[in-house]
Amino acid sequence: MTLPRLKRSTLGDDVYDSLRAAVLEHTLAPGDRVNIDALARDLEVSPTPVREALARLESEGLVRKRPLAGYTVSPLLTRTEFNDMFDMRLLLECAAARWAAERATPEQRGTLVTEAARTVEGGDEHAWHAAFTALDAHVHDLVAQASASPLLRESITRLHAHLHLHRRYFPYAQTAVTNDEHQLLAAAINDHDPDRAEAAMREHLIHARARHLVAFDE
Amino acid sequence: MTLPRLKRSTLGDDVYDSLRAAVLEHTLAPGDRVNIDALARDLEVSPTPVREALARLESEGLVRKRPLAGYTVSPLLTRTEFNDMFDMRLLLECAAARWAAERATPEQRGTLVTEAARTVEGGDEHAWHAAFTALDAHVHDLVAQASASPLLRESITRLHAHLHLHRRYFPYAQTAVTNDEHQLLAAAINDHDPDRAEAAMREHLIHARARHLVAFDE
DNA sequence: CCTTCGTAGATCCTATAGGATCTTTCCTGT
DNA sequence: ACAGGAAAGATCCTATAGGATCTACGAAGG
Repeated sequence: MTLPRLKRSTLGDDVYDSLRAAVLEHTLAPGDRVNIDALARDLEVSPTPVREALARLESEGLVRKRPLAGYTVSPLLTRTEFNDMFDMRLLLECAAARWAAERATPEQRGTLVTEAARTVEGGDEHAWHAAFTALDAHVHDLVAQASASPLLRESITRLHAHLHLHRRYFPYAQTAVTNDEHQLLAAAINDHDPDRAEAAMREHLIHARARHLVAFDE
Repeated sequence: MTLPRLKRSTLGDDVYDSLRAAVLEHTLAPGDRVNIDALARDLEVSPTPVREALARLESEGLVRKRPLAGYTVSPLLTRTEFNDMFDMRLLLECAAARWAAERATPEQRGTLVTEAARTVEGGDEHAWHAAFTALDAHVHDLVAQASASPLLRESITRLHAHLHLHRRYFPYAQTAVTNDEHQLLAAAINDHDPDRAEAAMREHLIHARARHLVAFDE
């Protein structure tokens, strides 16, 4: 029998979750200085666990530290850095798609097909956008998980955190296309077809990059 | 004019460096429990910066945290995990080799050829082994650096930390072969030949995996 | 002999305080 | 008016202390 793992956590972990979410949804905006004492007051904890959480966030690249001068939220990626990130996504996620097609369990293939078919219902614009973003991230994580490579999945998760920082600027119009591409990908994986899965992921990412890059024109 | 960036650092950073080195060279052995107070006494600092350093090390996977029960040094990889790590190396480092052949600067190609040709001189066995390990890591980092992709280089660096934990068990005899493979790789990159560079890296890693895997037979 | 329970000790986690450093503002001098 | 500098304030970093939790050891019971 397997009981649900009970979560006795420390304040540091909770603060970490809270801060990470705040950075990803721009409650703490890129470039902002992070005032440790102010955060501690807001969260009603002492600066000690806040500091610990920031150390972890820095290791993930979500905040930057200047010794003796505090932390700042990492700035948005430059166009060059953004392209580099998508090169990495192409490298990692195409491999993930291939391996998922080869090694995923039947259950994983099933959920993937189901989740890729889901669409986001109405609601106000902000909530809808957040839901769409979460769904997209979820689908990609399912693929990473199905690849049966813990290290690969972890790398992809790291990358997606940085991607998420830019999601705010994603054009709403093209979400239907995204959904179609997800379904093609899921179908290929479900059919145990590595070549087609990798190709579908590559197509999807190349299109996604193009969709995002318009935000850099100004 | 460019002055050397003066390094004002905090205790937390210094402790981090010290602990990271201790883990990599097995001064803190895999599986060991990490006593925060004892470490603080040894390093002659308070537990606070030690705790901060451990938070960062945990984010890199070098130590593990059990809430309210302290940290332990991450155990050695199982055979499965080790194979997964080499699958990742094949994915990441082959791409790095290819990109390096395409995009490295003339200086980078030069240093790479030079460093790949270096051999490790005598000295006692332990020091010699450490030097060889460092040289190998250095060559691979040069390739990662020459790939001109900061994200790729960072991912590779992370992986190598875990690889390093297993280096202790590397058979001494085969170092000459390793050196030859490095030189083939460097030559291919120097010749702007992506296909050959990627192939050389793949060969090298497949052989390296085989060389390491014998340590898992018992 | 093995298991269960309870206590003592060790260890962890968080809050707080104070010294050290950075940042901002204001003032002086040119 | 502008550049340079000093002082006040804000912020960071580290050490210490105490409450909370875990671990280990030994005793009691089956």
